[in-house]
Order: sequence, then C-alpha cells, then structure tokens
Amino acid sequence: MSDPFELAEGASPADDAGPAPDAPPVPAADPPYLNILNDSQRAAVEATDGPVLVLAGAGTGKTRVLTTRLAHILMLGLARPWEMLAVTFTNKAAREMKDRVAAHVGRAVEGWWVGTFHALSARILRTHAEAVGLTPDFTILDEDDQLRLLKQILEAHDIDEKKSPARAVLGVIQRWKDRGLSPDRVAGADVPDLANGRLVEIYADYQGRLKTLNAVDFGDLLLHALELFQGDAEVLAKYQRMFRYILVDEYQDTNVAQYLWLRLLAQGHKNICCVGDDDQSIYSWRGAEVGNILRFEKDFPGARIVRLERNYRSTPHILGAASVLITHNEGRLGKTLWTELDEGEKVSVRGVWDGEEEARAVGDEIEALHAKDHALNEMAVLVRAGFQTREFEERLITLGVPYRVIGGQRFYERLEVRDAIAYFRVIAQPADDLAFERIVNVPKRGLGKAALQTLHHLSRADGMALSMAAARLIDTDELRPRARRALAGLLEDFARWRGLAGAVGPAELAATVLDESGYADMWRANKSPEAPGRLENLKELVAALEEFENLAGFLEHVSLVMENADSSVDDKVNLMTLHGAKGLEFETVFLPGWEEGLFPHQRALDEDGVKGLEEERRLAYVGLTRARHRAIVSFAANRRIYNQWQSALPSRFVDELPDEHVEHAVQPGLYGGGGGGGELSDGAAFFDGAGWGRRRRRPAATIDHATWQAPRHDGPPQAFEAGQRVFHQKFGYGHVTAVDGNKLEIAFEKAGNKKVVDSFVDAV
DNA sequence: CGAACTGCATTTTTT
DNA sequence: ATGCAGTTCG
Repeated sequence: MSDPFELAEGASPADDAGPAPDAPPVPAADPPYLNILNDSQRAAVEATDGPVLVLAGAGTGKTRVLTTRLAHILMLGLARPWEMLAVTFTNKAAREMKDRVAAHVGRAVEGWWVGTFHALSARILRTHAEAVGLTPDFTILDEDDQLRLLKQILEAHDIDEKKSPARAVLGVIQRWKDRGLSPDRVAGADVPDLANGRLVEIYADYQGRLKTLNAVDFGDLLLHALELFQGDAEVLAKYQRMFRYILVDEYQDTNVAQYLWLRLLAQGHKNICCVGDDDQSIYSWRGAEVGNILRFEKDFPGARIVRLERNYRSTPHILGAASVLITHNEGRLGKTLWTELDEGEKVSVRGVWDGEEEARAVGDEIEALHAKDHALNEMAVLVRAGFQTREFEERLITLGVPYRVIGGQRFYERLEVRDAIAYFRVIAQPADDLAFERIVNVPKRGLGKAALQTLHHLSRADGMALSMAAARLIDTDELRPRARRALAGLLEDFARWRGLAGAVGPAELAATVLDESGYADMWRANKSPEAPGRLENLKELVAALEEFENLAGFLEHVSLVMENADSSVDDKVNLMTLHGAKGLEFETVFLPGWEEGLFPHQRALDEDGVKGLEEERRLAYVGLTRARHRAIVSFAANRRIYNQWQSALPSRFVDELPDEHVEHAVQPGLYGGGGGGGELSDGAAFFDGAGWGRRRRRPAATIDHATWQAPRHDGPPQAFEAGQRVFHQKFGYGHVTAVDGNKLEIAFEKAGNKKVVDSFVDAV
C-alpha cells in the first residue's frame, strides 16, 4: 500500500497551522522523478515550505518544475489534495497541470484546488454568496453583457456615447477592479476625464445593477472574494488553514486584486510558491503588475529565490540574441540563460520592400522547409497585431500551404452561439434581463423598440425582472395586439421549456429550444454566405451540451472556460499574435513587421512611454524565445495601413540584436546595411499620417432622440380607486372602472376601455 | 418594422 | 478598405 494519498490521511489535520506535525516519511533513496531534474529545478521542487519565488526563464522547464513540485508534496504526504491550491491564468494551463500531475502520481487527483483565479473565486463565492449580497446561483456576465448594461446606464445618465464610449468606460472600471478598488475606494486622482466627470457614480450604478441582476463580471469574482475574505475573519481563517500549499503560475501576470487575494490566503501557512518571469510580462495593459514579481521578497519576508536559467529549448544564437535584446530594459530581476545545445543557425534578419514581398519571402521559406521534411506544425508566424495575419493568409492560400489562425474569434463569442446561450440563460434564470433582452426579438417577433420601451418602463417602475414585467404586461392593453400576442407566445414557450428542463437532458432541451423558438429557422432562411456556418455552430453547441448534467453546469462552463478548440493535430502553419504565442514553442519562428510604429507599436510608445517600450521589447523577447532552431526577423520599407502607403524604419529592436548572433540578409540598396537607419531615415515616423495624431472631436449630435419619455415614477406607487380620473401617455384621459392589484381597468375618453398597469397612469 | 445610408475608428486579450 | 453602430427613410 504505497499510496501517497493513504499516507497523507490523518498526517495533518486541516485546522492545524504550521508544518505538518508528523514528520513525513523520508524516502530511502531519491525518487526517480527528482533525479531527472537539474539542480535548480530540483531546488525549486524541494523547497516546499515557506515563500518561494521561482524565476523561470523561457524554456527552462517551468511546467515540469510546477507539476513535479505538486506531485512531490503529495508523495511526501505534506498535504492532502484538497489542501493544495494551484492557480493559473488560463484554463488550458490548469488542465495541463491537472493532467501532468495525474500522470506523475499515477492517477487523477481528486478534490484539489486547481484552476484560474476566476474559477477558484467563483467556487468559493458560490458557497458564501450571501456574504457579499448574492445568491449562490449568480450569473457571470461576459463582456457583451457588460457593455450592454453599461450602455443603458450611460444613457440613463445622459452621457454622450460619442464622447464616452461604453467600451472606454468599461475599460476604466475594469482597471479599477484589477486594482481591487470598489466604487467607494476609488480616489479622486485616479478618475479619467470621461462621462462628464461622473465615472465613479456610473461605476457605483453599474455595481448596483449587477447586484440587482444577481450577476457578477469577471473582475467581481476577484473583488467579491476579497470582500468576503476581508469582511469575514472566520471564513478567511478557514481557507487559510485549509490551503497548506499554494502554487501560482505566471506570477508576473497577476494584477493587484489577485496579489491581494493571494497574500490573504497565504497568511496561514505561508507556503506559497510563485513561478514567473519578469521578462515575459506582456499584459500590463490589462492590469498585470510586473511590480508584484519584482517586490516578492519584500511582500513575503524570508522568501527563497530560485532561478531557472538552463534553457532546453533554443540554440545559443537564438538565446544570445534574445538575451542581449532584453538587457536594454531597466529594472529587471536579471537572469543569465544558458544552454548546452549546438550552436545552430544565427537569427536571420531581412529587410524587404513591402508587406507583400515579406509575405512572399516567408511563404517561400515555409515551402522550402516543408520540402525538406520540416513539419508545418513546427512553424509559426508571429505578428504584433491581428490584422497582420491577412497578408500571410493570402500568400499561403496562393501557395496552397495549409495554415491555421490561432486566437481569432472564439466559439462561445460567436453571435449565434451567444444568442442560443441567451435562450438557455433565460430558461435557467428567468430574472436574467440581459439575456432576455438579447433574444426577446430574435428571431423577429414584432417586438420592436416601442414594445421594449414599454416593457422596460414597467420593469423599472415596479422593480422587477423583464420577464416578470412581461408576464404582467400581456394581461393589459399596453402593447399592440400583435406584440402582445408575440410576447405571450414567447413566455408560454419559456414556461414549457422550463418544464422540459426537468425531463430531458440539456442537449435535447437545447435542440428543442432552437427549433421551437424559430431561431434555427431564422438562419436556415438567411441567404448570407455565413448562415450555413452559423447553423453548423449551433449544431456543435448542442453536441457540446451532451457532456453536461444540466444547463446550469453548462452555463458555468461557458462563462468561465472560454476556450478555443485547438485542433493542433493537423499539420498546418501557425499564424498568431505574439501575445497568443506565449508559452508555446516551434522549430521555426517567423517574426515579420519589425518596424518602428508597428513594433514597437506607436500607441504603446505614445500612451506608456518608456514603460510601453519596455513591454514591447519583452514581447520581442517572447517572440524570439519561442523558436527552437530558427528565428527569422523581417521588416518592410513600405507598408500599406488602412489603404495608405507609409514608409517605415526598421524597428529599434533590430538594432538591439547583437551582430554575433545575427545574420543580416538586407537587400542591397534598401538600407544602409547593418539593419539600422539608412537612406530612408528621413525622420518620417511610421503612422504619422492624417488621423493618427490627435483624436478629432465632433460637436455633440444635435438630434434629441429622447422624444418619447415616459413619466418618472420615483416616489411610492400611487394608489388608485374606481371612479378616479387619470392620464395615460398613449390613451389620454379616462376614469378608473375597476382595480385588480396593480392592474387597472380604465374607460378612456378617446381610446375606450383598456386594461393597463398602474405605473403607466397618473392621477389627475 | 426593416433596409439603406452615414460617419468613424482601426494593438495586444484572458477570465 | 472595412466593418460597425447609429440614424434615416420607406
């Protein structure tokens, strides 16, 4: 019975602080899984207790260390599975970790806490939802929902969408959330000049609406978890006691909220191991703080630092080029990567005339390598911005070389998939207004703007969810008969589907819903070229539901696990952004578009100055270090951007590559040679053309589209009685003939007898 | 209510 | 160029 889990049983009571009381049995000989590690890897694995920072350079076997460490802790019996917390940034990383640890210990590990910050937070929040003003079945909104919600709020505040786009406002709110700031904690100095200076108010409103909807956005998952920990010492203590060992991957990508989250949880046993690489921090624009990793020793006193510097991936030339490039950054923790691999080829740098020629050169090289039996799978074209893939796609199509674009639109973000999911959400959660709104008139049911406005008005006035308001509204004459019938029909459908949900599996339910709602028919009738694809996606969605017990489980999956189906089994060239390439490796990597203004991107320079430049440089470093055998950098003298030709200078990063590791293949006459400056350096900055410098502001729109404004009902609901004279926006004057709860029968002077909801009329 | 027209912006992206 | 969103017209 050498089962590590049995060993662990009882070895360490969950509520005991400090190291396990019974010393774990020390293996007589080193287990083989330790012997295959190098010294620093091994040190990182064996430093189980206390705070540890593992600085893992690119290609130094980080994942192996991570998984071995987890397995090691289990094997030694230092903790039982559910006493270990392993945090990652992506679901993919979490899955990989699970799989590899399972492979290590020889079976699936049950009950341990591996996942993304968000998934783990959600799991914790579902058990303590009430403590933060939610119920356990709260909805997790995605960006689409967030934007629609925010647009409504901005409109209610009479904010000009043009001057303050919802997207920009959402960006600010998200950055606040990244920093752990709830509306009451936002300091005045941090408020950008948007939304007439009422950003904080809007943020507070937004949070209020989320609570009403029993919904959270991604940032809230962290924020509410923090609120929970900070507000309830007992709950916090429970989790602190439980998590004996905490492991964090990609620590350089953590934001302030995540840092606080970790610091709180780690206060118990203080066994926290963070793994990361400050040189690969490329996500500051979405809230990541490199400072977290730079400050680790201060945050966790007595921390041990382990550097993984032996690289197993790239040739010395590639490594040398990348290492020298990154030394141009300030404030690094510093690492010296080395390798014992053979020298290999130098990094190739070539200048070309324009983007087309660049694509042709890359395509030719790919064909040549493929002809020499190099797998297409092992080649990647890494670009700075998504639109750059187009030229390469066109070229590869012409050549007939199979390729895939990684990181395009994700399955669950497609319009039709989101619509379908909105149906499911309304079934699972009748109060999900955002979902209801999305599909109430999709397919077209004759429920237009007017009907929606009426519905909104009632829902706001009586403080109930849209679908509940709808249920009331269909008993009245507020809506036109056509709209009323359509709405009644939809509500009946939903009632029926909800009944069905208990009887059949989610896949069957989904198929029924898509069929009976007319949604699938809508696409069948659609003549556009993408309609068949959309129907395919709907089928795929139904198929995906097979794997779930119920709708709720599926919806949780959708909101948290937005993953890209990765069919990397086919032999295809990979096209993706540099950001998307992080964590991957290829035999051959093409790095096109190394031009000032494009890479480093002008916007990064304009908006974040030196910091922006350094992050761009880290991006270049990430790009180079993806390559095992071959890295080919290129830059074009001319590039067409938005149908305008611009001349460009080679990126400063080209100059920063050391000559001893680089081979220049610049066309004679194009540049002065050596990759820098040259004939074309007339000082004309890339992207300096019209429309790039300053954003122009147009005067506010003159048309006031709020022509129809229902009367406000801010005070307590008015009481009505028979005989009372009233006024209705649409039907005019009349007198009440009967009262039934909040439904009134009114004899209108012009419109005749009608049933209406009381919040639509005013006493006169 | 839906189709056509207009103006406008255009890095990176996970959860 | 292109796509998107918001507005206008039938």
